[in-house]
Amino acid sequence: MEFYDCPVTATLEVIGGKWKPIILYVLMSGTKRFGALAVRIPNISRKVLTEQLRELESDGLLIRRKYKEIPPRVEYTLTPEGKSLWDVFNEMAIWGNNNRRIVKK
Amino acid sequence: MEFYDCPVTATLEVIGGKWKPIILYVLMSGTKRFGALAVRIPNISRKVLTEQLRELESDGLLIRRKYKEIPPRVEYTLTPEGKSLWDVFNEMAIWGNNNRRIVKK
DNA sequence: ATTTAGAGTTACCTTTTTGTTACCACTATT
DNA sequence: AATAGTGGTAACAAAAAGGTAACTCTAAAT
Repeated sequence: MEFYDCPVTATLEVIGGKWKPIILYVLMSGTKRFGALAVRIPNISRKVLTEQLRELESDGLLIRRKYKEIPPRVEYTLTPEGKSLWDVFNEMAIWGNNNRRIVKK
Repeated sequence: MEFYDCPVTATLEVIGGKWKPIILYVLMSGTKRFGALAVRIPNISRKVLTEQLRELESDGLLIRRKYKEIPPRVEYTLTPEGKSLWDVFNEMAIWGNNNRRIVKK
């Protein structure tokens, strides 16, 4: 872990990576169970999904709630900090849409 | 290369990575030579700087101008697309500043 | 003849990130 | 007794990203 003077680098540290944006985006629409996330994010392995969720949790962007039921139920919910990323995603989405020709194919 | 339905993922594909945000940020203040970039971005190796600049160029975010002089002179300038990332960086900077406690140390 | 300067390139290596496969725990149901 | 359902973990493999050191090219200066 390093210290970032640059708030942009800091932000990218937290939301970057191959899967975190999609995970956060899916959770923007509300609490989801582990299995529901896996279904809505095709091709992610359970291992990687678990890893990314744990990182997002320790970065304070979401909360993991485990219910003592059989079979087990685990729910993930964005914290206010997680939800506050909406504006950032929105700006990136605007840029991405305005520059579709730049997007790889 | 893959196709991204998600414009956020597409945007991160183009500006993500360890060095691209800083490179783009430095270029926001105007055209710079290779050596000037290297000085303003401490610890980046020449090889990686070259690689990242080539990628940004092929993504249409900047232009590389080479002058036939000895010793050689090469200048990098943001394209309008590159400059238009300003809003995205701005939003990330806001979030990063509002969430300093989340930033690693 | 050797050195210097700028902007690289090349070959090679290490670290980080992401993916694959198999397996576990616990209970209810068939 | 065997199987299904849920949310994982362990061990290993592959790919991507990043880093290091040495080398190139050319003209002018020492």
